[in-house]
Amino acid sequence: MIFSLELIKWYSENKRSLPWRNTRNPYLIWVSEIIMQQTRVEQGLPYYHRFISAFPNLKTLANAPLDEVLRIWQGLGYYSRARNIHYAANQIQQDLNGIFPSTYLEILKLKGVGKYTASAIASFAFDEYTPVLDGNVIRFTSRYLGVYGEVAKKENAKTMEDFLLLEIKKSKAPDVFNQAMMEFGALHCTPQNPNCKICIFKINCRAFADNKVNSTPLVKKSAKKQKRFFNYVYFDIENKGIPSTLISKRVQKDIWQDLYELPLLEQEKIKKSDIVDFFHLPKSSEKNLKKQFKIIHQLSHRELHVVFWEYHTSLDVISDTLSPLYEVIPQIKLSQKAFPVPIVSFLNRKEETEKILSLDKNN
DNA sequence: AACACGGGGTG
DNA sequence: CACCCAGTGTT
Repeated sequence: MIFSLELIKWYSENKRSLPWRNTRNPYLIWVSEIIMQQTRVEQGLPYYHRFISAFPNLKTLANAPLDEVLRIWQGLGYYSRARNIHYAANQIQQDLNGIFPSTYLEILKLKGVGKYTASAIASFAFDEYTPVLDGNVIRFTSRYLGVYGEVAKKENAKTMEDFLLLEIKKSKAPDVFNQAMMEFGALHCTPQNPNCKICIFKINCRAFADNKVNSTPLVKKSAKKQKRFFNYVYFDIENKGIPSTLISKRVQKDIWQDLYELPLLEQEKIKKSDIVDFFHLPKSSEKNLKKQFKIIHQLSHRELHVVFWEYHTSLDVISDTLSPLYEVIPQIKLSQKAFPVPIVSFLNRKEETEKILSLDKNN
């Protein structure tokens, strides 16, 4: 039995239809690969369409402001991907005359492109024999070969890479081979309870023979989630008849870098007076500050306790003591900025509430 | 080598 | 709740 022949036969009969599989355009393939990093296909697919609709080619992406790219990326997470792809588009425009690099080593130099993505683009767009080693392929290959040690270790990665390089060469079709490896891992050799009984590779699968499928690949347990405590204040500001509010940009090297947010006080135990003091609000205006609600927002590595407050005022009252960090913006223009998911949820919820209130008033 | 970085689906 | 997804960059 020839491994790659069996694999590609399975692939031709079971593959999903995905938009980036029917193109050789390196830009489109690149966009799809960046969006799909650590992201399930169902989650990333709508973002792929949004992205190429907004930025159909390298030039439109390179010329767009970063804020617009982040707007498209809003809600997808790992926002460094958006910053890096925007940066790399300008790399290509300026350093490479707008010509997309065509070899693995050149593609690897792009910001946000690591070994996996460089291999993927090189094979899909340029037929280079560069095997991909993503989560799906690692799972399938480590089981098939019986790689039971820590997958991140150089030695174990090399065992898998050597095997894959041999097989991709035999396949004579590096693009199809890579797609098929990932698809098999995603659809058949699944993380939990793969259906080994009907697997076309079970005869030669070491983990199956050793009854170690469910414990392979070895994963080290993640560190305990740290908690953070965010207090966001929605300023409801009367400003010459234009309902306005305050936002600021997260410039620190931290979660949600370069996204916008409401004025923030990061502190666990909190009283109204803490907020009034922190934002230099008139002491007498504590009655204008209302706690709205609290949500717990789960990230992979953090547990965010987010409390939303609302403070009613007019611009004259606060303008003198206001930090220049904050930007005054009409409330109706908030949708033009990219916000983290919890803030989007708050703004949507607020909008819904006001819709209902105005309906009540009219009836 | 370990950690930071998002958000959401699955069993 | 644990696990993990078409991973990469930084420390």
